Amino acid sequence: MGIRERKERERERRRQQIMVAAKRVFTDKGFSKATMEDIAKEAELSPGTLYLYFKNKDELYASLSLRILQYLMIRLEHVNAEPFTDAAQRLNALKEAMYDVYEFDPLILINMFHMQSSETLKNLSADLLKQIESLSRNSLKVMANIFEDGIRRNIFVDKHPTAIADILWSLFSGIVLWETSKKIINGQKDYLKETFDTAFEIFSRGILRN
Amino acid sequence: MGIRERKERERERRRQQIMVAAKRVFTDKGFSKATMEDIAKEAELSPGTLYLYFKNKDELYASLSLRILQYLMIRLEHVNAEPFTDAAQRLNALKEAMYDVYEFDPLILINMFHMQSSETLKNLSADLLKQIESLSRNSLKVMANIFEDGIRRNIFVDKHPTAIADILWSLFSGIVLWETSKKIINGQKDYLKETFDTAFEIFSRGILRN
Amino acid sequence: MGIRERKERERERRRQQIMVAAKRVFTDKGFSKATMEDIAKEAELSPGTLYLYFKNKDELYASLSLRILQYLMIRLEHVNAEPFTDAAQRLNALKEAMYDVYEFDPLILINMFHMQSSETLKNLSADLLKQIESLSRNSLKVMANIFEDGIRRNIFVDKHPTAIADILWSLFSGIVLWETSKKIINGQKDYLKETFDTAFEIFSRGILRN
Amino acid sequence: MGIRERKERERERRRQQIMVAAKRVFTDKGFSKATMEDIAKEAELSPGTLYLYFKNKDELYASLSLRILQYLMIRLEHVNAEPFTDAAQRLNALKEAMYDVYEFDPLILINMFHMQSSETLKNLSADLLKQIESLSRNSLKVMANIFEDGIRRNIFVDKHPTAIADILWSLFSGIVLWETSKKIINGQKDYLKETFDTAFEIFSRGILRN
DNA sequence: GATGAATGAGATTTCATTCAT
DNA sequence: CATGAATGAAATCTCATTCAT
Repeated sequence: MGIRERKERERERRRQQIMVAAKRVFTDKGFSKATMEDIAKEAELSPGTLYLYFKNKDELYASLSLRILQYLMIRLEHVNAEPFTDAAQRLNALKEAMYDVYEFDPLILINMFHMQSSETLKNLSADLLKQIESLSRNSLKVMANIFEDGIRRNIFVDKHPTAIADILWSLFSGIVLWETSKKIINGQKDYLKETFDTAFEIFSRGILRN
Repeated sequence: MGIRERKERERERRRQQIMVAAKRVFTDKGFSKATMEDIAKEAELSPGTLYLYFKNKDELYASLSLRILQYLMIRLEHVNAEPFTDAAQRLNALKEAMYDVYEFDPLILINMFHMQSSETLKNLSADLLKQIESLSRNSLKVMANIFEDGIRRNIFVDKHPTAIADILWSLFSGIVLWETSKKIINGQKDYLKETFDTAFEIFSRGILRN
Repeated sequence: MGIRERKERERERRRQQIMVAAKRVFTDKGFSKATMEDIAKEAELSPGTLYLYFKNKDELYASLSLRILQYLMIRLEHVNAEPFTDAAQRLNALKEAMYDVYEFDPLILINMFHMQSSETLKNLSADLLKQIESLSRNSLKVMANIFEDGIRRNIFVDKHPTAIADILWSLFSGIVLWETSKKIINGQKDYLKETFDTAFEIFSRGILRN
Repeated sequence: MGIRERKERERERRRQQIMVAAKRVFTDKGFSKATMEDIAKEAELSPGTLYLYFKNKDELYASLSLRILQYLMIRLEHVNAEPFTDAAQRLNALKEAMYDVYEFDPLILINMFHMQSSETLKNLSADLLKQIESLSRNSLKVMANIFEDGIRRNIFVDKHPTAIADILWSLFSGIVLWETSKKIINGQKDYLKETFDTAFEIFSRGILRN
């Protein structure tokens, strides 16, 4: 391993350290109430240091989205790579994958919707934006593949696989948001796991033939 | 109409005027990039005036959530009030209701998730918070009633009606957020209507017996 | 009584009503924290109305000083008018007069020191400023007369009567300020009356011959 | 000197720099007319910097009170530490001490009375408030000690030493306020030194036996 | 005269970002 | 590289004052 490479690795480690801290703070306070100083403190670094690794606050925020997408991608590819057994099992694998994504970063979905404003997007570097866009497109494509496969085998109802993938992803993120929201506002117990299971049962019945 | 009543009505009109402007600006720029001055300009009022009607920026933002919940509540009660014909028709009525809610205020669902931070919550008046909480609880209850009815008549699969209501609402808001997100990030065409229809078909197959 | 005169009397009544309210609010919150709306509410009038009677906030404030000076003046003249009996009695009458002034408007003395800034003074109308100045000068002159009389009769020590008047007034206002201050900051019991009595004893010993 | 210690010292220096500027501006314009920007400009710092050292405007203002109390405390302890010679000399030392306090910070006594409003008090940090309270209590205690000593030696009249201390401090601050007030309002010459000397003569006669 | 909603200038305060060390 | 004090622009918010009714 060359010295350059080691440096690069060290740098990446630092980026991760900051992102972990940022995730915690953003999760706790939301984008607008979280300050760069909060994040720096959480990361046990100085505010100035954050700027050596991220162009600005918006970009740090957006990087979290990239991170979860990368994780999602990996999990989906695993599901896809497993030898096909039966449809129900496959859907179950998908459910597990998505639940893992949730556990990896529960509030990240909110993060991803924060970016819905041109005001925010124009603060991002073209490079980061392209990465997010392509990864997001690909994740859905991999998910769609799974459904396409099922449709071809005549196990799933004949709907456009991309649409099904979108629906599943929407269902998933909708549940995360809504259940989290209820928990915070009403202070009620966390029913996310149960809701998610029921949702998947309904979804499965909805797309499986017969 | 007494003078007091007219005053009250005038005041409510002003509040609405501000909320309409706020919706536009928040939709366009997101919470943290939108400024009170932006909103004042959009409403053709002075910044100070906004504070005569809303305690602070967070409260103005949160009031938008209350507004859409009120609209949702009205539409759901209509569905509930219609004489029961058949299950498919009922689900369809529900779909229409939710789509109307979407059209009433497409991006404002994000609002409801903005509040997911104690930092934000503590800026809200107890009164507003209570209203949102109770309305949100009731809306879901009305929706759950519809499913409970269907389950009792043995038309729907036997799942906990509250859970079904949560899932439908999650599905709905997830789709709105995700499709809007794709549109903004990729600049792609708006497929929301189509996705929504497909999602409802799957959901219906998923909960109808047989 | 002509109609003009009645109007004038009515107007004066209104002014007094506002000043009473202003006194309460300023006493409670201090100048900078008290708002014109606070005062209006206390006076059960609208903010706009205050401006029909006082040019601006500074002038309303300053008018309170004028009011207490007028009261002081009246009380001092009474003391002066009483036929001279003996020195101790006279000093006692003076003490009573000052204590009455304190009871009439305890925190007014703080008010009077608020005006110590050219920034404030330039907001006052020339007329009001002149009135305050002349009344303040005259009050002290009347007080000085009492001492001059005592010195001439060889009862009091031979100091400049104006200086003695200044010292007495300073002692008085200093006690009011300090005792009030202690009461508010430490939350301790009000010892003002006792302190005032002791102070007067010392002062009397200090200026009486023998 | 450790690096930490140097940092701390540097920080203290900055605080002093800001307080010196604040004193000038508050003295010139009074609390409500003085702006944080005025003070920043006077200190040759940016407005934001002030907030790194003081929580808010009220706290900056109140800190000035703490500062003069600290100075008063030091001077009083010196007087107390001097070997007792004779009563008149001791009272003279006290007079010198108080005059020094006045010269250290002539107008800032007004500060101490500005705090007379719960509205202001609630903006102060508990810590600062406690410091002011305790220092203020202690200063008076030290002063009272001096009088207690004199009473025990049968040199001073037999009054409660705490009350005497309160009276002296009231006399002192009353004179400062009143003479300054006259100077500003009437534009007349500064007689403070003379008035102060006379006041002390009277006060001394008032408390010395014989 | 009285009102009180609206104003808008200006105040306080925050905080992303920079840069000298 | 890392720091963190300082910046200063810009945000939120206040409130004395006005003016149409």
